[in-house]
Amino acid sequence: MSCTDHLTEALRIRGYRMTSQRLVILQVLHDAAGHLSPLEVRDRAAASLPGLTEPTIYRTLEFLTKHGLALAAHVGSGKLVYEIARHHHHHVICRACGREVEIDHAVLKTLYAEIETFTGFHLNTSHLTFFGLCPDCV
Amino acid sequence: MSCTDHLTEALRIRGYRMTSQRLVILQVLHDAAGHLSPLEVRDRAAASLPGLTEPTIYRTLEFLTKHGLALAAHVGSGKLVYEIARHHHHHVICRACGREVEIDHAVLKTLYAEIETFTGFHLNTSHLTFFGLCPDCV
DNA sequence: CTTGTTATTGCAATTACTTGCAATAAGGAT
DNA sequence: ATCCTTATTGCAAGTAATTGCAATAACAAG
Repeated sequence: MSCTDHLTEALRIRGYRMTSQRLVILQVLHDAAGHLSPLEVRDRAAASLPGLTEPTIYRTLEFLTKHGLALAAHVGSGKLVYEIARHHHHHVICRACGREVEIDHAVLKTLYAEIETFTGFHLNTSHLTFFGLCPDCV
Repeated sequence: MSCTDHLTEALRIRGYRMTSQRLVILQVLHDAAGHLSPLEVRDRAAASLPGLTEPTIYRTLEFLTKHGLALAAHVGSGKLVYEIARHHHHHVICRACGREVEIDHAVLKTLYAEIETFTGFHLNTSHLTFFGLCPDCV
């Protein structure tokens, strides 16, 4: 059973459908080195599926994020970028040079526990971005 | 010396100017209970300053945020909302009912120190949003 | 394989946000 | 008080993101 079949099955069980659009977008995210903006996804996906439209790009990225197949991150000024969902992590970004470092979620475990105790909320882990200056830019 | 004069002075020292547009937008943020989207700011500011345009709203909010007079937060799906800058805090938001709780930054001090040690970055504190389910929605 | 149901897409129109540039006005200097 | 410099705004046009709805196509069932 291929990777694609697994994904298809996972969606179907929940009452959703696998489509060529979703597959292409997943493939684009999978092949990407880091984050992609929705329009970057559109441009890269256009090669495999020329008819793909913008509303579908946005809706699909939101769909994939909602169902745990993609991660959305707030990088810089208010726009969302996406990446394929792998291990759970966060980002530290340098405001000066844009350099990015990943922080494993394990580092935030304690904090999450504290916040849960303090607020009574049950946190479902977000994808956080911390900003600062990297060693080279200080 | 009024509060307004202080703000004016603070900007002037850095080579910027106080304008009626900036004052009105600051006033709107100050009077607001919580977060406001750029368009909510526009609507509320329109009463005091009818000529105010959208580009100015967006540019001013960005300007105020950059200079520490306003805070931008990512609430929900990728759109920025703003609030007047007061004490340094973060938010926990319930995905189900939208309820918000503030977390003082003091709670994150340890984590920030850990991340700084781990990455070598010097973090300038961001305005973070954690998502989860509140006690009523679990 | 064919059919039926309905999740998903594309289209068209709308709203949200951004950008370049000329006109305006804040605030320092005379 | 008037002038000068230039930060800031408004305008107009452009790009990005969203929405409603009819057409399409997954996929379950016969």
